[in-house]
Amino acid sequence: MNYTEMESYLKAISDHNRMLILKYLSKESLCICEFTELLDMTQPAVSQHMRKLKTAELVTEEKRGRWTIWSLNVRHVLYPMLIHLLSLLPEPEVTVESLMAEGKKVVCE
Amino acid sequence: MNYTEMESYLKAISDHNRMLILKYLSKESLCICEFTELLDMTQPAVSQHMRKLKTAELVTEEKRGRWTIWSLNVRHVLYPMLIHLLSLLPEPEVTVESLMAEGKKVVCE
DNA sequence: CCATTATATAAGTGATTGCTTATTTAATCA
DNA sequence: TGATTAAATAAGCAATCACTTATATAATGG
Repeated sequence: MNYTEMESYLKAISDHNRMLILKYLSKESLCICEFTELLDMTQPAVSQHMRKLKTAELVTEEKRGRWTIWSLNVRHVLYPMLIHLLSLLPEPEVTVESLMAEGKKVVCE
Repeated sequence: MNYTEMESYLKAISDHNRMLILKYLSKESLCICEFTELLDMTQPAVSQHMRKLKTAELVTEEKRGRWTIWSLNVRHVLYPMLIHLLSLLPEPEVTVESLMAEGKKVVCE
């Protein structure tokens, strides 16, 4: 791994919202429409974050009909380190469960 | 460690030149004047990088007369992870030894 | 004291970042 | 087929970034 690769990997993680996205993905695979609710962000904003994470090979996507299911790339060399980093961060207050309890539509349908 | 702290820590590492600086510091403590030669950068540029690293508590400084000796902050929670990250990066071609062999003034005097 | 040396700070600049709104692409379903 | 829905892309914008040059601060040594 050279300096440029490491730099783009770390730059991809070095963002508050992307760290949150990765934290959520460390629990379960999710689609963009779920992140817009979880992070209270617009759809294009989430989409652009996912593209950055994908370019840095931190996540993988699986098209399923209209939806795109995103997962952590468990094959990445730095995946174990990423999991360790994420374990140091607190659990987000907003969860899929808490949103469903509020009656918000979180699950794709 | 919260998201903001993690973000500023990772942002501080996520730069080609600062990763090089940290790689050098993982071998030995150095002063700014040595980095200007090692990285072929201007003195203010190096100084500004060191300030960023210090703000993120990645390094410590020790004033010694005119010089400031910089070291890795071995007390940081993420120090072991940093060392692991740096171990994945190749050794820089330019070293204090190679510069001295060229007859360049690298050591403070 | 004054010149030199090491470092810090300030101000300016072009490139990049993370968002926004608007639009496009593509898949589903009535 | 046409309306709806999920996601991507484009263009624009304010904030931040990594540098630059110029200047200031501070310690050393003649």
